[in-house]
Amino acid sequence: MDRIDSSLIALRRIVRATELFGREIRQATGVTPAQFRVLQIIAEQGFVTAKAISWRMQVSQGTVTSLVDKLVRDGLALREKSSQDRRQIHILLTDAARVVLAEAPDPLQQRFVRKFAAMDDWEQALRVAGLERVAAMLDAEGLDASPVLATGDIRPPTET
Amino acid sequence: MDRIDSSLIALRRIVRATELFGREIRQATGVTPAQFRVLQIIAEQGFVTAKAISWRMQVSQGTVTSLVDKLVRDGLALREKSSQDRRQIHILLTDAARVVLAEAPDPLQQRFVRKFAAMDDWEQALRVAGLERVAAMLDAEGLDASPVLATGDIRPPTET
DNA sequence: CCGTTATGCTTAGTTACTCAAAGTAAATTG
DNA sequence: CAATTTACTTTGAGTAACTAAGCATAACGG
Repeated sequence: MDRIDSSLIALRRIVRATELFGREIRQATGVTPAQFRVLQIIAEQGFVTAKAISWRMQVSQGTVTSLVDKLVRDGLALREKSSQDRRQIHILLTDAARVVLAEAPDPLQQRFVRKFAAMDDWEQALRVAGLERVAAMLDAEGLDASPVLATGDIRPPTET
Repeated sequence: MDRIDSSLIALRRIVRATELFGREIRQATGVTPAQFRVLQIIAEQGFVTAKAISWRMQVSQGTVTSLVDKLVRDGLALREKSSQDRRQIHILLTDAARVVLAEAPDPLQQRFVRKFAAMDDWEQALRVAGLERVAAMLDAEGLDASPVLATGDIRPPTET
């Protein structure tokens, strides 16, 4: 087993962990990972438009509509027409959603943060540099990710 | 922006890269990532049973059946009854599938391997150690991943 | 040898995520 | 005001995954 294999395996484990995390979320909260992402995005901003969600998640508007439909059906989100621009619909959280978010303390991310915080200063610096190097090796550049370790959530290159 | 944020973002980029890779596969080969994984697994062993695939992919047998259905429909795989155990069905690749595999040279993994190979010896060692450390921080232990950097493909703990 | 149990796979039904295209309503612009 | 753009929803369709139920074959125990 050479180093290339070892590093590929480690990468697989990292990716796999995020997938398993999706299942944890579902079990713990009854909400699917995609829906959970939507809740996180709404929570970040208080209220958002469907457009903003679709942009953040890099997903079509139709998809967002159906995700939000389910959240509304389950009493986790509300739609409210904007009074400024009546084409827009503000999506906001219910108290139930806040409970869901509070009770699903992002186990994967917290696990990581906890262990990271426990590291010595020099090791933290080393890990950050290492991860950034690897990310640069893999990714297609230009990604501006937010510090949320949840499947799929990513911020596209800022333009507009 | 502190180190925790930086490292979470780097992790997100790593995970995101594997997701985007799935889309690349689809575009380049006309085969979905899940189907592609199945092809890879068959290719590794020459022929496999549905059970083996479901075990490797950590997915139910029903799911494997439907994935294989699609591969057969598209002329990429064949089913053949085992003569030893006639309950078993061996799944094998067609020549068309070999073309697909050959023409989809696993861009993400290759990209990584190329850059990894270009590193100095000391950096390779450093990266492996770093990735393994991070993987250990994230994952729920006991995973025995194979060195294939494709979404979802993982080998469960060897027992049997 | 025969019935029971276990195994391997398929079928059917459900839920979810995703997209593209078409539709509706509201704002903006010329 | 008409035309265009923007914001969102609807519709129709594909993929993926699960569970439960069914069928055929194998293996075992008397």
